[in-house]
Amino acid sequence: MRRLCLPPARGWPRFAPPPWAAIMKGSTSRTPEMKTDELREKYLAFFETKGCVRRPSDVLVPRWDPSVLFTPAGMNQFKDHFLGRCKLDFTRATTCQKCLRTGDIDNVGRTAYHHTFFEMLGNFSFGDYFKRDAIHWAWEFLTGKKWLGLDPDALSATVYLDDDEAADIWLNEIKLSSNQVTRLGEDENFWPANAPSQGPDGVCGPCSEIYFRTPSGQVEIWNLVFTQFNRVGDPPDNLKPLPSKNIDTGMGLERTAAVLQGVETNFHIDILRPLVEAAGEVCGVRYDPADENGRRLRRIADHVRACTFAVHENVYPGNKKQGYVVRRLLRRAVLDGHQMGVREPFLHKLVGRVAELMKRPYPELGQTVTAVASVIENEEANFLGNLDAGLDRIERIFQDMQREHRSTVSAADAADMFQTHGFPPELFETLAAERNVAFDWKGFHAEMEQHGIDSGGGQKVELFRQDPLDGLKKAMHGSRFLGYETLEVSDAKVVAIIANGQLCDYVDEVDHDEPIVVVLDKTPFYGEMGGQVGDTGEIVGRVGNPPSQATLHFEVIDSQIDGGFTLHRGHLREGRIELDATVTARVDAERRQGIRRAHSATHVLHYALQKHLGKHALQQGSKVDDDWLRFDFTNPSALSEEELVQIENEVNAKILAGEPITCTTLPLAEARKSGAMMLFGEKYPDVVRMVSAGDFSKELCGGTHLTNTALVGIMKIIGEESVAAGTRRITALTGRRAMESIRQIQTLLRRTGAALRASAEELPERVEAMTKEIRQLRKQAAAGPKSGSVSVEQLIAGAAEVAGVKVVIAEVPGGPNDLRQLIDQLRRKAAPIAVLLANRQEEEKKVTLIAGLSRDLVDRGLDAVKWVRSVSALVEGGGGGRPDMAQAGGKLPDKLPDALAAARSQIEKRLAG
RNA sequence: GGGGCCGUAGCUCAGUUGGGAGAGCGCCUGGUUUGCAUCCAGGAGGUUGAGGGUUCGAUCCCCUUCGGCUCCA
Repeated sequence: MRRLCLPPARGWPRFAPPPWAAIMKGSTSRTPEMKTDELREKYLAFFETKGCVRRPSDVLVPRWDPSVLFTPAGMNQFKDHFLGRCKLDFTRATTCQKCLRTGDIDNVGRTAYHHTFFEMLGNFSFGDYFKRDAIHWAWEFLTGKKWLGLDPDALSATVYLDDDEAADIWLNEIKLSSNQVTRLGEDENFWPANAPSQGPDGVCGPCSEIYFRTPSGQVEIWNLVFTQFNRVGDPPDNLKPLPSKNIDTGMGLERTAAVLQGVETNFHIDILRPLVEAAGEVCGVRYDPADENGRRLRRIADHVRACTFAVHENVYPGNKKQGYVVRRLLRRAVLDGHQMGVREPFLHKLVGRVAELMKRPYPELGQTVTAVASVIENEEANFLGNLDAGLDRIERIFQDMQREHRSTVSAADAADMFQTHGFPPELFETLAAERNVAFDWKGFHAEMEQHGIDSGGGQKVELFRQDPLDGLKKAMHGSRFLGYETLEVSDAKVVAIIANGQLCDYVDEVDHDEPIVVVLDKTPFYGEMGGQVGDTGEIVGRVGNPPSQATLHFEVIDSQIDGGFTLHRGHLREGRIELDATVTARVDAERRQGIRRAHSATHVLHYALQKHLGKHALQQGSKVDDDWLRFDFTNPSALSEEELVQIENEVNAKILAGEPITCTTLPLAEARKSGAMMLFGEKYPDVVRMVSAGDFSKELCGGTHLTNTALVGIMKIIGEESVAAGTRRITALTGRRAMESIRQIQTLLRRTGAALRASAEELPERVEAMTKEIRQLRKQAAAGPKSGSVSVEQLIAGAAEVAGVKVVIAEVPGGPNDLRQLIDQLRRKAAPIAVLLANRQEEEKKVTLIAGLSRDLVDRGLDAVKWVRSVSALVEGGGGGRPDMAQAGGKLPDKLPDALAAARSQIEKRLAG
């Protein structure tokens, strides 16, 4: 994404005046107006009849997957299935997946079919049905009267050059005519593109695309990917057939809806056109598809959908990763509004509309509209403020240009304004045009290119990285977690050991620096999940299998979850640990209990926040540690002192009430019905664990909890702060750490009181009084002439006179400020005059010299800087200042008399000459 | 993960060969006017984000650190 900004106005492709509705009507008996919601449902229902399991859309932000920022395609959630990395509960699936891609961002709004946010319908086979069924079913769905009923003559297919199998199916089974089938090269019809010749190694395969003909051209609506090869090395003969072949397909929901509804662009389908027009309303512009503003409004519609979904999943505009993508989309849309004359935040007004248009497949959007809109409004205001601040700077640039008679905004200025101050080049160009000044786009893009190089590439994440646990994941569903019931398991078996990222049969190096990982078949250790930190503890036993006399001791410093397995990270302290050994796994019980206190308290806190702040105060994230918790939640502003007290009191009241806490597992639907708190942007399994406290709190949670709120002991809030626009963070302590904290504060107060000789209650007044006193003393010290100082009159009286100019050279007490003030007074009262005052601080071994000349002497060419410098060398110092007043310092107080004598002879010589 | 910029009075910000910490708004006092940003005079308010270094001397130069902004990945 190097080219963020294009030169303006590439023409919007002309819409063909009458769309192809005519074709549709002539060829099918069904009504051409199929709603998008209906299409989505029909597709999923159709593939269910083919034995596919209907799965919900994965989240838009797959935090478990480091290789992508956003879900780019339907297959993303099935990566592990495709790679055979997990045990399969089903081998056929179908989904409607919400996706976000920024690769084509520059085309959004300009073309009929490009989006950043879109939905993709897909059907998938994991070693089950293959090419023949995939093609036949696609055809059946597209042309079947019961389904879409599209005209077969308007459809065509492409296949990969060498894929005779697919070509054969299309020509001889589907009976397409030969001019309906095109063979294309690996750049078009292979996944990943160009994989055979250029890599990467790994699973790949040919694809086949289905096109629909419209009066204005062809539109690709379906892509069938046949992953049937494993690429090994460079050609030739580098494509090895896979034993288990997969199907990965995608049908663009919006494109197909456009075809069915007979509209010339995706932006005119039933779930998008109203949004485009609503954008026009909030911007005060009437939507005309053919003009420049039409392009802007379509882009706004696209971007606000993307932002709404992303923020809904708790991705906030920011300067890193996903947050940055959201910011860029949002700012681009706001800039479009700005260029149409809108000067106030407007994007946030469209969030409700997005939720409404998407409520059928994504009803949950409706529940966060207020919070999402407020986050977006905040960022809009931020950006508009940015533009304002930039205008001053731009003004200065224009002034410089005028002075230097330049008539083109330099690429360096444009790039600096954008890179450093976030000022969009499009707007810069507009302002330049208003002054009849050109803008160097070519140079700007070159600067951006250079910036990309300077910033250095981020580390590349392998799409399918090697995982030492692959083999294990195929063989087992995961380790059994017993930590809800017990803290010690005495018959666990070691099933994997990983050191330096490699599987090992054994490790016997004691006290190694790098922690190693041990995996057990069952464990009481809780792996970090849902904000709760991993358990620590130990794994002990006898070395060997069968066991010998030697003992083994493995210290667990952290536990993590990976694909259902608990990874015990830590150090071997004694003996030797090896595969298949039977060991005892023991959790640090005291720490675990602290974690349970903090976790249960977190649920109570969540309840208290909702009760006192409102239903909008929803959890955004949390971290639960040993008697320590951090809780992020949505709230527009900082909490007041009173609110914090209320909330803390509420939590402690529930603790004192001793409400029972219970954990039950039940189907997701049932939990939802019982009103359990669910987090957006989280994907829950079909069977969930519900944690209830009293009758006031029900949350879906996999964490470890107390059996009664009373066991929390006490909860103390120790911090409240902002983490992002619209999100606050509370930090609190429970149990023994809360007690420790209170004691610490008491001790601190007592010691402070003792030091100030005041009781704790008197401290604030005492400190205030002392601060005031200090200020007064400081002022006195700085201002008032000290005792023993000399008066201006005395100095004038003692002045020598050379050629009508008074010369005062003296050592006087006081600091540099006092000397300067004296010089000022002397110059006012006795011009023409040359003054050099000095002062020494014996104990610091320092000398200060300040020279001053009255105005007329400076006009005659005398220079205080030269004067003071000519003598400062004698005291080993430098000096400088302005011609009428200069200052120097030195390190040899003893030499001061010499310096003063030199100063006198210098000035006298100069005045006489 | 990396590049660039910023941090000075309650707020918005000036401040270059390194040498007296400033303006506007706001606040306080007095006067003028007493129709909604009236005018005039006076005044309070600062560890120049923190720490270290170079220097006789650092808001300014260098290093470290914290916080904010921004772009790239």
